[in-house]
Amino acid sequence: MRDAIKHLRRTELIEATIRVIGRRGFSRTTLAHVAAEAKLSPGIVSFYFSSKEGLLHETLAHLAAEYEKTWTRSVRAVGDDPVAALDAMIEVDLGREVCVRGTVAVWVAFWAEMPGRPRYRVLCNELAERYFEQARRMCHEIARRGGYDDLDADTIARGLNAMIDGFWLDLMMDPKRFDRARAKRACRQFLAGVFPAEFGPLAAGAASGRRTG
Amino acid sequence: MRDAIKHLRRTELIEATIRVIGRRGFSRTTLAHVAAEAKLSPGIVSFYFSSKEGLLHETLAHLAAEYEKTWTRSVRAVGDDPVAALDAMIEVDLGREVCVRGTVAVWVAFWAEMPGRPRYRVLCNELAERYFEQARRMCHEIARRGGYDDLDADTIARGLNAMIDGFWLDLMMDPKRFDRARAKRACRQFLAGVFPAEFGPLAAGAASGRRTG
DNA sequence: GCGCTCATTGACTGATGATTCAATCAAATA
DNA sequence: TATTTGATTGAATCATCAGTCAATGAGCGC
Repeated sequence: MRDAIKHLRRTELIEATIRVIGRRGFSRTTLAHVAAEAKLSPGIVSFYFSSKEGLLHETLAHLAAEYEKTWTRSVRAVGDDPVAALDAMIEVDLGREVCVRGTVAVWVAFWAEMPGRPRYRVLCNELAERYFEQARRMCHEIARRGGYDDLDADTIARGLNAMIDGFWLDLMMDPKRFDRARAKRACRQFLAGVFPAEFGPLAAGAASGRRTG
Repeated sequence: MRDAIKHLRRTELIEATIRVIGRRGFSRTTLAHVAAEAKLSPGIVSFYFSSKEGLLHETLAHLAAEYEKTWTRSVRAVGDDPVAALDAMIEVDLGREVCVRGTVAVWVAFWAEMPGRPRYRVLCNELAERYFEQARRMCHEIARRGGYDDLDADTIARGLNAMIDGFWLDLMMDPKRFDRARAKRACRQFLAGVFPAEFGPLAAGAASGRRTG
């Protein structure tokens, strides 16, 4: 089972990296810290990764893959109802699994390093692009079905997107001022304003506060 | 005028630091780069600042002071109309003076370093607190005057705040996907949903697209 | 148990970059 | 002009880390 252990160590190191960046910030993350966090010797990192840069890049890729997996899973689970799907996006992004302080701090750390690092930029922007495309499609679909003719669905999708990211920042900067339920409520309030029939107080279906996540 | 030159050099170095972080990211910003950017010798930095850490801290303080200055100025300028004031906040935060890619990138860089750096944390959170307090007050006031009784003004303020921050991230990550006018529109759309009489399409006053900024 | 293979260790090396400081230079003053 | 004061330089020093590698150890087949 040689491949298995290889995979295990790599994952351990990547997860240690995430914890260390979350705790110390990007600029003060050293390989020694990562190795110690993973309870391995300092030399091991270059054995499993081409370089520190390689480890960091794979850490970001890992983070992105994990996030995209949970996110697409939840959206698929609700079938083809765009209202429920949009609601599911809010639920996932601000839910207990994804919206965790340490993890969010690492996302912000990578975002902050994007200037001058094409690889990070490409990875993050491609993910953001796929994510936005979904949100956009849902908003268009809701507008179409609901007969909201003169509504700019792109802008709504961007706005929702931005609000969610902003709440991630809140969580990262000061967990005391972040309130999961309130964050979700604000997002739904925004959607209620533009799609009253679907998300407003009189909406029959998905988007009222059923969930507690 | 010895004090004048002292002040000048310090400002030059701080502004060079901002440019370098904006271009290279936090983790790859060295004193040599900063000095070169300011067209000064490498040794000079320790002459004007206690250490690299000191320079960075003062850079953040400078950034915060500048931001708060322009922001409070604009809000004060509109008098005591809370609708106009809230609108002015959007206008400033997403306007040409404040919402500049390089500067925003530096903000994000400092945010990302907040874990494990109490000084940054305190500075950023105190600023955020003052800012939020304003937004909160305006929302409450609008709700009170407009007779929106069962409206959670705090959540609205948080939501607006988050959306603006999220748009800053958009600008930083990919200027192509950021659109100043659209960002403002999304913010106003959110407010229109919760305060229709003040920000909605039928609102008489301030919040329709007068400005072009 | 014996040897083989591969994972792991941790001391070492070299590079990078913060910091120091003696020497230089320029401006102000006498 | 000579002197003094303080700004500025850049080479030298020192610390920190990434990356290397010979030595060790653990598991596995014989």
